[in-house]
Amino acid sequence: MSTVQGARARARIEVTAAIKDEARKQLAADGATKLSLRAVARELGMVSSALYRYFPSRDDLLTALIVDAYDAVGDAAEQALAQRRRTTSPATRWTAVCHAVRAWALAHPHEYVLIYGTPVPGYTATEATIGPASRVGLVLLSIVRDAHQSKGIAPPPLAAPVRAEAGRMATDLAPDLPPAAAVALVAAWSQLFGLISFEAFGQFHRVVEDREAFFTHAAGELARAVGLVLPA
Amino acid sequence: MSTVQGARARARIEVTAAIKDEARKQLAADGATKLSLRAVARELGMVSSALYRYFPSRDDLLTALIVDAYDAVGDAAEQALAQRRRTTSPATRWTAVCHAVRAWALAHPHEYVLIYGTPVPGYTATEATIGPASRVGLVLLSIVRDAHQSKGIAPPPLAAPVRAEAGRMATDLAPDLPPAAAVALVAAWSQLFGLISFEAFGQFHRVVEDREAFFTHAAGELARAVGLVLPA
DNA sequence: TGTACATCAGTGAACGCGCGTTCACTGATGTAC
DNA sequence: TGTACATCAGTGAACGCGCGTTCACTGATGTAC
Repeated sequence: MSTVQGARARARIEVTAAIKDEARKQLAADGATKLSLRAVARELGMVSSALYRYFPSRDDLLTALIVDAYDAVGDAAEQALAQRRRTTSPATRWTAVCHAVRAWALAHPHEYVLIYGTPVPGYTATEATIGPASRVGLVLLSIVRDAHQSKGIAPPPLAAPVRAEAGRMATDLAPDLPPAAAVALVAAWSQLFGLISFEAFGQFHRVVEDREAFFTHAAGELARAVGLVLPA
Repeated sequence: MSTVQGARARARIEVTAAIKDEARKQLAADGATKLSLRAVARELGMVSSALYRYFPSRDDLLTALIVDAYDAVGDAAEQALAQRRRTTSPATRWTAVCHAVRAWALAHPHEYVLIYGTPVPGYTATEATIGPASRVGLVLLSIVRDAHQSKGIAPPPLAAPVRAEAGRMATDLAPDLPPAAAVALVAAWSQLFGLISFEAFGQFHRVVEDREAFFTHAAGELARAVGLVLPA
């Protein structure tokens, strides 16, 4: 085992990537439920049993695709923030991250479906997906946290019935934030994906046409909803 | 053909219902992509070819299930509103409808997935689904419209870049409403399903525990976002 | 540097399985006279 | 009311197909001495 890989190691990396790429193509055509090892192998000019050298089962291939997708959208969100860190207002950074997530989703609709659509029936998520799955949420959280520590935030106040749960959520997710911010953040996080999913799944057909403008507005309102826009 | 149906007509209605019921059970187990005519027939003690007396193909059965699901959630929303029409504030009615949609989704998770999850690959929606699909949105719209005509509404103002699209949306969807209300309504509509889908698809696992309280709060904030809560 | 052995990618056949749809048929229900 | 015919639900066999996974195998790449 050296730093310079032998032909075997290099080939393994390339073939693994080729299998995942072909599998991603097939997601586009038929969806995750119909992803077929035999079809992937066929397209790659291999015999189906050869794939078992790379993935011990169909579910393991699916898991790899899911982890890759979560990582890709997490990367997109993190890069969008990194490019704007500290040079703009929190609301601007928030909107930029929302746009980055949306852009990734629209550019990779079938991978988006894989992670934010219907859970694949019969497939049960493994622990490997938990970390990658939380990255977008953590990016949004970090924006709110930064804003809280610098200029402050103004989330809408909580009515009595939600205060207990809000306290619990804040303790678990972000002990440094006020409970109202934790609740607003989780709500905004899910609502962001509501906006993106409706666009990606076609529910905005004949309803919204200039989706860019609509989304920009909606993302800005989400920034208000989490308290990133301070009252004048 | 009389109003009192013969044995044949009654049997047809019953068997059609039995097929759909069994198909719904199988959705729960395996998801829409794996819904199998043969398995449905087997479970019903019929031979698979007999189903073709009732549905000309698998896709037609799927369409029937989709239409039924849209109608069921539409009914739930309409009933929730009818029970509270004119006796409560617009914001209360809004929250009641949101709760009704959520309750239906949690009670029928697999039918919910069928209509608000990933589109079924290879299946293309027919026109039969368009009407039923819009019912929940129309219920929400009617609440905003009523509020607008009585006490008035206060949607958040629009920034310049979204005004053109907002005007177009209002013209298409609700010419009697201000553009800001149309935009806010469509956003809230998609965000409502973001909240429900994250809960139904398990994304709130280990994040939100008292989901009832959380949802009540979030739905109330959506009512604010569409302008149903007037400034004091 | 050269040889002997171990590792591993990929082959090809086979296993047992399920699927949607078609078709000629049987027999019961409904209808017209 | 009774009979002759038409309608239609359901049968059973068959079509052609694709799937995941296992297994004994060949031959090339890598490693230890």
